[in-house]
Amino acid sequence: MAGEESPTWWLFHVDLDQFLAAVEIRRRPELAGQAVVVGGDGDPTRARQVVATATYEARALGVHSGMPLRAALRKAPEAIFLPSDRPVYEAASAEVMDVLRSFRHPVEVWGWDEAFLGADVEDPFVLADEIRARVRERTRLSCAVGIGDTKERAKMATSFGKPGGVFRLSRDNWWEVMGARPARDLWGIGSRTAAKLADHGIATIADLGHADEQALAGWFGPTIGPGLRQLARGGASRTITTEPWVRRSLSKQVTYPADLRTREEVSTAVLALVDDVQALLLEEGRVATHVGVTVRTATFFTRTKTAKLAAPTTDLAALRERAQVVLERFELDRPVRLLGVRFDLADPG
DNA sequence: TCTGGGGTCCTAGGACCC
DNA sequence: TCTGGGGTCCTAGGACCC
Repeated sequence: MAGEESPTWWLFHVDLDQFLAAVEIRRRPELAGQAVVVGGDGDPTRARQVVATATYEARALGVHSGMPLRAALRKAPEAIFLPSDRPVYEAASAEVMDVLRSFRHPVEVWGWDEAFLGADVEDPFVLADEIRARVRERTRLSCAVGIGDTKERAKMATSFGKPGGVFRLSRDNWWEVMGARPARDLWGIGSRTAAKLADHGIATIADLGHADEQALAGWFGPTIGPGLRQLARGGASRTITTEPWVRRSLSKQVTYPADLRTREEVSTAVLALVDDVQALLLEEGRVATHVGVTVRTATFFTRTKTAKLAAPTTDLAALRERAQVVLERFELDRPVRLLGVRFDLADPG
């Protein structure tokens, strides 16, 4: 891994354009240029399903991810609706990551459709163009590349490059490009934090970057508070971690097409989830330490309760028993729309 | 337009022990 | 009589991201 101290050490954030939809179009080229919406089982007339990814053509009609499929259908009645096909996206993701690794620079995978790459190069735009070209050539998928002198800047630069382009954010243009933008535009600041900042008179990235550190620590805690200020100044991460990601938990949650109304139904469904997640546990060769159960009522009230296992285990009976015990602690006085089961995992090895 | 699924990390407070 | 403080473990809940 080349020198993080070097002034020519650049961070690259690679982000696939409309990833799920692009993978679908790749196997059905006749969909190119059309409004395509991927999500759920692909039936936009069924409730309780949302858009995972929409093509730019669909976005132009007002469709965006997270939107109920039914709403998307209303916005874009002519759109092609496709079911989400996880194994295919996972395979496509692996293809892309292999292409990125072929540059022989360290690569840090960040989910299905994103990765960071670090390289000591004189002209980062040359490498960014090579990345885009090679990804396109070998996978027929398009990506944007953000360049930064920190990972945070690289990540935030990508949005200016989308779709398909390159943008650089560094200490030289950070304030000029970002200073007047809302704090919400920072990677890691969501609507809740933005609202809380606004309550304290902090609206823009420049405001946050110049805010009082002690005050931030008081409002957000000793780690998050100063971390927010650092983020507003462009972050400080310059290390690419090539170690494979180690998962900390395995979970499955299901929103049922119709609410579950009896404790028996709920209990049966939770046990089914335990069985599914335990199968994943065995596949992954890991051991569970805690069992968590999530219940979301029809009113969208959502709670999770967890319990530690007597000893780390993969034993189905023990996992089922813990889940049942946790479930007992819920009132269950309202119809249930979603159930989830999560296992926290022991460190591997 | 009634609102998916799979993750990670941080904080706070209670229990318990010394 | 009541008073103290520190440290660790555990769980709930919040927030964020893709």
